[in-house]
Amino acid sequence: MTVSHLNPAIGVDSPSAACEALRQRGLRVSSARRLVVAALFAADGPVSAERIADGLDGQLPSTDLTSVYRNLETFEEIGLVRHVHLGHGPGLYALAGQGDREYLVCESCDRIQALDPAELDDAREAIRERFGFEARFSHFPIVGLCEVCTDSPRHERAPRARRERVVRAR
Amino acid sequence: MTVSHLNPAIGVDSPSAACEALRQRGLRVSSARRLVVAALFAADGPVSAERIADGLDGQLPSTDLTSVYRNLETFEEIGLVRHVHLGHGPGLYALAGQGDREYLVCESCDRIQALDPAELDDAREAIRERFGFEARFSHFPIVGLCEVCTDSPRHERAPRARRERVVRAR
DNA sequence: TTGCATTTGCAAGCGAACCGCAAGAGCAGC
DNA sequence: GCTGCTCTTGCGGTTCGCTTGCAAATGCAA
Repeated sequence: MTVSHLNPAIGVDSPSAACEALRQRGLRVSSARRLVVAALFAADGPVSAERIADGLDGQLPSTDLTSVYRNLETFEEIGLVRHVHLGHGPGLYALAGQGDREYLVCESCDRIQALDPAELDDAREAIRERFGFEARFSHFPIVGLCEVCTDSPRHERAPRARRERVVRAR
Repeated sequence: MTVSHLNPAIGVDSPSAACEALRQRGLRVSSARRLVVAALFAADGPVSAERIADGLDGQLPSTDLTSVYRNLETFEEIGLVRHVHLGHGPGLYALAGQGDREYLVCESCDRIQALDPAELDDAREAIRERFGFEARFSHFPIVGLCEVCTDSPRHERAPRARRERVVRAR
């Protein structure tokens, strides 16, 4: 939260590679940290600190929430993790690197669409050209109305999706 | 917050017109409501509920924060008010209508640029074309790096702006 | 002026995130 | 393998933004 979100990502492809990255930076590999790493790899999309602390609802041993926040912040500082705010609700965390995503969030049905950043380059370019502003939709998403909700009359929009349910790019 | 943000705006150009709009909808014009309306008109941009409750730091009589939230929600439901989340920090409220704005927020220096929605139509169009998604940057802004911060080396970006300081479109 | 539903204002609660600090545990050096 | 230093943990408590519950106050129609 206090992190700049702008440090270069270090992409790792396994929990042990992540731990190695920590050691290389003089950070210790504690069991709490191992659990956060494990949860990030086990999750199939961005997850909240709370869910990590719960061991992804019991799949993994649970940890102290404060430590999870502290470790996520540390990880984000070194570029191992990114966090994103998808609408209201808690911030969600994911491993940084290769699979970085940007997001569209429907403010009517709460559906989240994860995109390859390249898919938004047209929009980004339009903004850069006009304002010299470099838009990044990875930390705060694009909010609006999805296709379904745009087409539907107000009172019968798509049903609200469960929080944290990220719909993969089409 | 629980409001859909999608109801049609009713544009009013004076506090008394706002009160009239309330009465027309069967709502009562209490002194607490009058104060919220007065604060919204007195403010020169989006303001937090807290600052409204404080009477814009003492310029106006202060009110109970809970009532302010409740009234802002009511006002938003009837389309008199809009609220926007500019980065972290509290939601900010402004009168709906004619002067609606969309926002660019620099995540490095926190500077906020308020834009006429038409200026973002190119970007919006690019997104609509590709995803059928109707982007709205009035409730959640576009976040990224402003011109100054894009150009500067990381360690000497523009100084962070004070919260709630909205820079008018160029 | 009365009656009553709407609003208010206070206290308490809640979710998300953070701080301080004593106790615990990595890891480098022996 | 042990020692000792330092980093980390885990707990309690706190803050921030916002909401809920409820009794008392107050617009406003009649």
